[in-house]
Amino acid sequence: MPKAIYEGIYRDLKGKIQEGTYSYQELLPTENELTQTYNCSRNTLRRAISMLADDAYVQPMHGRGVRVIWQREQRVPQGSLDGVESFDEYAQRNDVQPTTSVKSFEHVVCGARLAARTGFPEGSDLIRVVRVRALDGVPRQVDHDCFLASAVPGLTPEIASVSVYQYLEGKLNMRILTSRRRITVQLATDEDCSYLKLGPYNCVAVIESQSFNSAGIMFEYTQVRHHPEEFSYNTVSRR
Amino acid sequence: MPKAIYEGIYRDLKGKIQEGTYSYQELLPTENELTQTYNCSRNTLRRAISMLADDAYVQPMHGRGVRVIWQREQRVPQGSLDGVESFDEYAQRNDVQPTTSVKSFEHVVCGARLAARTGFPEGSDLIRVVRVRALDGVPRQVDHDCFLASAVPGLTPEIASVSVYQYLEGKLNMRILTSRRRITVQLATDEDCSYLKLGPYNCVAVIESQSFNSAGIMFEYTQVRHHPEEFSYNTVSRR
DNA sequence: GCCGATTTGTCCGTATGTATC
DNA sequence: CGATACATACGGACAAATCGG
Repeated sequence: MPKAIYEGIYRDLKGKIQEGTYSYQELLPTENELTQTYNCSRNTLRRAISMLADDAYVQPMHGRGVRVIWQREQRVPQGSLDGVESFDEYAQRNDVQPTTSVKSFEHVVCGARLAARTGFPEGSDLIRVVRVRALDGVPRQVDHDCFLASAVPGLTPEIASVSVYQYLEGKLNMRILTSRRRITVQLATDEDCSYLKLGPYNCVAVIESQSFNSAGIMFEYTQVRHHPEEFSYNTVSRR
Repeated sequence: MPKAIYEGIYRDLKGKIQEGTYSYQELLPTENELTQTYNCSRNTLRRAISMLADDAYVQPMHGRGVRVIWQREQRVPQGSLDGVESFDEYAQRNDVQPTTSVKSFEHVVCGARLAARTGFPEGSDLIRVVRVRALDGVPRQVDHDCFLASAVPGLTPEIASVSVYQYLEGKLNMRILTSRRRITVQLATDEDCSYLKLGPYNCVAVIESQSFNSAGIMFEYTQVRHHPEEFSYNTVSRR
């Protein structure tokens, strides 16, 4: 049971769109009708609709109605990252076996160069981790992580080899709420080549990301270098 | 003057964060205080705050306040796409000269393969355009566009060589409201190599995108193949 | 082209819940 | 425990876009 009413309505409508109760290019029932079926206020309903619009499931049209724009075939394909899904969640969703190999794990003090690149304040105490992550035994990505040491007490190489996020959420009760990302394409380094079997590719897809916890503290900077094959980043933009 | 009150507040707060009136890691004034300074309702103010949170400018903390997480140095760098910014808008923002060369322009009927790839219904009448776009004379990207012919009446190669979006917005009064995107990395084709001076790179960054107009009609599918150099896609994810 | 009905967009005031301090 | 501050929800009012007669 969802905590909030708007979230329950959001999920219900989303499910109904996915299963075809409301299909591509159709109009949803009007707000007045939906407030009656869900027995809620118009504001609450509109919040749910707005979330569906953010997901590119529907598009509200002033004075006309709300059109469904979600297409079944267009569903997020197998090889895709999106939102804040973790490597393990992704593996589980696609029913493949994730493995992680920790290549290095060290405490460092943030210098000027690292500060400029990561956004951490100079002089911060950081934990730097390099990991190679594979799916069904095939190396897919090289992770370069920097954690704010004070924010991840008790982090060990053993934990890093399983799932840092499970540790953060489970033990430390910390959640990623906001994450800024930059996606670029870079020439593969010798390190990339040694860890990933790049085949014909001489480039990797790079996602840099700064993550903020619920206290608004940036506790993680990550640079993930992906094998180009199967790499796909899906997103929605609206204005 | 912005149309809506919430938008004015949003812009004002955004500006104050950018100019340092409220700086990184500080708390904004409380909602009660801000409703007084802006003389608006709490709902309206919260809407503006929520938009700032979507931009990763602030992070609201339940019971504690709203923390600024925007960093000056972290501002969207020169070579970056984001949101629905067009090539020309991007060129103007970075003060470089955009040029476009139309390589092909043809009417086609959407076949099964194209339908599966683009999301257009099979049998649709489409206009297919290939363009090479350069900044200050340096070819940066190859655009493969498919427009729904019925949605872009009067589109000509001459218009395509300037700006399709100016035509759509100015003449046809059509706006992109929602756009679904997929970012991948692909081996450069012979065509890519002939148009772009890829240098050491043997890959391109590819952004595929489906665009919906204000009527909820998908009127455009685009595949833009970017030179990896200077390519950067910035985004925010929240949960 | 006008007008009224419908439908979404904006805004307000208020009440209550919940997390933090 | 009380005070503070953000989160959720309701109901009502009016504006703006659309559509049919």
